[in-house]
Amino acid sequence: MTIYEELKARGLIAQVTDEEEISRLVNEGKATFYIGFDPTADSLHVGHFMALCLMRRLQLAGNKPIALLGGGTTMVGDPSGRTDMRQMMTQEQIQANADKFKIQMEKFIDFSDGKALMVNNADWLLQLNYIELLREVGSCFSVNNMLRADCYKQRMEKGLSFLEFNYMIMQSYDFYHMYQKLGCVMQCGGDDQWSNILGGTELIRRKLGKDAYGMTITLLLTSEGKKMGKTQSGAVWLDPTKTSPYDFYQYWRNVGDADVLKCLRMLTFLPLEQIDEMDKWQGSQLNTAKEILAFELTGLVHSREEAEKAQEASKALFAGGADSANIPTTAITESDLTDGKADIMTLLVLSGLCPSKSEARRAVEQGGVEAGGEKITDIKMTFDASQLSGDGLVIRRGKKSYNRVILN
RNA sequence: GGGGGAGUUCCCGAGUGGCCAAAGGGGGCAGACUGUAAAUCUGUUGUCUACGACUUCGGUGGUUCGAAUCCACCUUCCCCCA
Repeated sequence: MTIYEELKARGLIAQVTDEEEISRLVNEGKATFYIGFDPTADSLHVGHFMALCLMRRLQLAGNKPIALLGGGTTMVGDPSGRTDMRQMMTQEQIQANADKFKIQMEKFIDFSDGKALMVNNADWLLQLNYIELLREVGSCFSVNNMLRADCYKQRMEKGLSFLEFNYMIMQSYDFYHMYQKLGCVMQCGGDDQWSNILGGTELIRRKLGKDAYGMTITLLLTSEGKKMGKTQSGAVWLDPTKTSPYDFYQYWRNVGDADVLKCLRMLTFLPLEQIDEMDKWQGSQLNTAKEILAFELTGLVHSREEAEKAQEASKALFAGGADSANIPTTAITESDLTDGKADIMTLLVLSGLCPSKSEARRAVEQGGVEAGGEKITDIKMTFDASQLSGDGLVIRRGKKSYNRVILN
């Protein structure tokens, strides 16, 4: 199976500018392509992960990826898929985020021996001169067409600032720049980037009379049409200090039945034959597929050891029995105790299982809290030092949230 | 630059002087049912030293016994005209 066929079979390809040319290019393994990442937060998330996986897949097929850090484009802010304007970020913030992105990316892509490149568009965008730019590329953009682009159309109701309107031009300029300097012939990105990518291929055609290509990845949506990788408390981050490997594992362990196979195909590197085999599984058997999904992804993003730990902890908590050494743990000190004791509400808050005492109280009153295997019904329940030291106290909130509190 | 409208608790959105911690919906959380799934039903959803107290309705002042509700100024956004 060719790499292009595989990408298609995995459901990764959303749109392409020229299927024949692109499949030829990537199958030959000679293409240089890029994907841009705007450092708008201090960690990559699942959406970025998909893009990085695509880079890796194409790299394994011999192609050369360019990871573009959007140090310049973030100064403008991409309006795609947003209903309101992004908060303006300072250059220092952007730089700090870009540094973190860089570290995380190096885990996924092999940058040794020029097998891949990492560049930052701040290096060329920030020094552009307004009038020069307008004369150089401004005439290649039709405002009429831009307004028809989906990403801007959505904003016509809520309002779109001129700053954001220029985002497409910046991104197009990136492609144009890298086409000339780095021989980059193709741009990939999330499906929401389609119009921005077309802006670039169009610019290259008009300025240079050359063909460049574009390809977008299917956005990972749940069967209900919501973006995957989002939880009530925000994105699922790749940074272990923002989303612990255990929580990361649990996120994938809990995907809906309807989404498991899709996730396995799109996100893991397991052979397609193996995944097709799982496709035959039914009902509760799918739980095994979910375990595989969670294990694979945790392994890719964190490490094999972390994946094993997370799996171990999950089994201990949900199936009982197994080693419970890897349950997420919170260490507390004497100063957290009152008269040598700690009450259940305080422990729930300290462990992060509940954000406030009011919520902790509610959880207990509604019968959703267990400690040390015992259901807690009294909000005044207290635990003394002996119950909290040693192996600590495992507290459960609801069905799926666990934390072990240990007194040091 | 001129005119009009709006800013309410996580989101949407009621509320136009006391009965408002603020309707309704969504989402979240918890319970039942289950397979750590989905669907469904029930409860809950500002904070706390918790049958009570405290802080919220873009911001700052003011009127009033009393303001999310009235007034002034500021601010942000939207719409129409240029």
